[in-house]
Amino acid sequence: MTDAALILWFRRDLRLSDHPMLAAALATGRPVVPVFILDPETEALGAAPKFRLGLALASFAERLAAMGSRLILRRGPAVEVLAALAHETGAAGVMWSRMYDAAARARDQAVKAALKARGLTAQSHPGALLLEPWEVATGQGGPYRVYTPFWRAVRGRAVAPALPAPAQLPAPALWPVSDRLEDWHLDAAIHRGAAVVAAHQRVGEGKALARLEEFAAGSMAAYSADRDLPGLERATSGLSENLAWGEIGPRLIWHRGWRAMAEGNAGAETFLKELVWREFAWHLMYHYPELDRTSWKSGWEAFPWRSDNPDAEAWRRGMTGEPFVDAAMREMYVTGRMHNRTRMIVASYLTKHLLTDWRVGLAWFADCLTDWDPAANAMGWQWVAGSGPDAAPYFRIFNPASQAEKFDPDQSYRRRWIAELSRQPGTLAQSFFAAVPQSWQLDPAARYPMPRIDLAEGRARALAALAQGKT
DNA sequence: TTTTGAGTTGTTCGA
DNA sequence: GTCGAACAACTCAAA
Repeated sequence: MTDAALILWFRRDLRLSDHPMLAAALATGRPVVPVFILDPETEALGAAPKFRLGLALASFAERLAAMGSRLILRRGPAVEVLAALAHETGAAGVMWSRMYDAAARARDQAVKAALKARGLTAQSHPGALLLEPWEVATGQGGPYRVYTPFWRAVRGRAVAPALPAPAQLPAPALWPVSDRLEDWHLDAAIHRGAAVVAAHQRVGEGKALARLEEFAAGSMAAYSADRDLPGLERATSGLSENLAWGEIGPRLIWHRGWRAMAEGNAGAETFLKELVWREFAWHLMYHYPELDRTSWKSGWEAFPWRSDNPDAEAWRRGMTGEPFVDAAMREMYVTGRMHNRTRMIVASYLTKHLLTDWRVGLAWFADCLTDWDPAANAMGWQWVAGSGPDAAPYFRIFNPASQAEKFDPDQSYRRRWIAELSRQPGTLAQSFFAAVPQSWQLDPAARYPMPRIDLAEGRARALAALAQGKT
């Protein structure tokens, strides 16, 4: 029975290179049946990530097909789908790459137990991270809670090499039937329209790898300073969406970064540190599974955040009257992404100036970001709000106006995204108005809104509330 | 066990 | 315009 197939359960690891599970599967010599399951956990994705997943799946399926393999699509609870598939194909077992958030871990544990109970093998593999979350520990053996020591620990560790993509995948004698991707309608919830958002995506492993090389050879050198300027095009790698869906592996990026550093690239270390921030987020998410739901620091659960409110609605719609904030919110709505610096600024504005619960912001990001990453967002929102690990002191409140002067001095970012600020707005600024739902009743010819709140007043209000409200 | 140095990304005010 | 101090106190990680 050595030719019984293995089912390869793909999730957020839609690539062929730097893929330990795939390498392990091929080492068995068995035929493989790649499958993606639209299970309830995946159904729960927000509009933009779900749409982006559809693009990723189409690209990955094409890649597999070019190698004589296939991506089988099935819908339903993972346990049932995998059991049925194993039965249909006579497979010996199932393999997957680990995920580390609470919901995925609970699901995967149940799947593993159920498969083993049926006499099937069930094997999970690393690949989503540089190091497994339990492989990095402080001297006392606990998880890290502060970034810099975590960075030092990871920097000194040997990260497994990135495995090359296989040349081919052995096919089973008979292919099981597959759903059609179109029938999943993963674009159903993206009301701004698939075409709007799709135009801004870089989809698939091939493009991700090419972008990494282009970045390493180009703007990485100036990354330390230029990454802070959202008006610059392509100053950052822009690989977050590819990392989020596993279209590129972190180990491959890690080793490419080290090579650049060895060659004297001045921006390489800063870039590697950003990659390790992603790693830190998953480290935290693994050790603190509540990270995306509950204030991480004790004493913050009682803070009287405002729940959803009209100010927050204006924030979502890019109509706060604060140009740097609105530019960023519109950028996210149209492109599915937002520059890192403006992510901090819009988050600070929502949680500090508008005193709104960070979970309100988190939920909107979860609906809008095509690079949606539960760990990075949970950590980031709590960091800005002040309740998170290694968080900013409460009095560190971003002023969107002075931030704009510092990081968008020529207004290129604000003008790019805010039609009301130009006599002849560019296509991007206009595309926002074309994309928003009618119910928002936005008009590019209307006057740009007055600020929701005076910045100094908002800051003072936040300082008073934060100094008093937490503990 | 105790001690010690340190901690992503800021703003404002007054000299 | 530039610069340093104040904004707080606490927790973390390692020695």
